[in-house]
Amino acid sequence: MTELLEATGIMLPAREDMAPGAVLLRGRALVLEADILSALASVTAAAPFRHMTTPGGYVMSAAMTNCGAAGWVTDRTGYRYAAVDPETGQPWPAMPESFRRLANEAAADAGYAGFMPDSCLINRYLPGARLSLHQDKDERDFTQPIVSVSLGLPATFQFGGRRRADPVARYPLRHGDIAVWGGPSRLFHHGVLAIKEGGHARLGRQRINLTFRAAL
DNA sequence: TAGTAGCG
DNA sequence: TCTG
Repeated sequence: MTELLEATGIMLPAREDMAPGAVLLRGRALVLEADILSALASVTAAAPFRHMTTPGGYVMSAAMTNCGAAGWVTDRTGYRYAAVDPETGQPWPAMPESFRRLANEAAADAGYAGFMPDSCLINRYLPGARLSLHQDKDERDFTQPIVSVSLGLPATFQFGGRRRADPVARYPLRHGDIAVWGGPSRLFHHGVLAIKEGGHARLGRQRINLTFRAAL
């Protein structure tokens, strides 16, 4: 089944399977776009983007912040979820209702009813920024899926397998697309290739990704 | 290995 | 693009 996406004029499947339990929902975030973008501005004003350092000592090219009860952070000590923003010592901003709703409904569309995220990691990619192949494995309950919302500049998503050496497929991600993975693919490796130079009508020269998780 | 560098 |  395909449908015409008006913004691009390109014929794309509305729904694309990446792996068992993993699906791409094309344009799924556009229904709540205005609410999401205004909530995003509020969150990032309260908890500004910052470049975190990995345990290996490298500064990540994507800038990050969080909202919700728990925020994903990394420093030389390791990866973890933290209740407070290490930059301010204050709790992360509350997860906006529009965020929670979008994640819950997208998860349900993908076959994961009842998803209740307590964490939203917000990544900002300027052209050149990337995220190398990794697993999301810092959460407590791997029965809960991951919901990843793409906004702004397009990106190439890499989706591999349980082992890092497993073959990796590539999927173009555009503004409004939502990737959901869980079940058999919950711990599959994934990443984002370097963002190409460009500009987006509403978000400008950046890609924003919202990653929703049940972390606690 | 949520990273970069370097080779062919 | 691949290896590591």
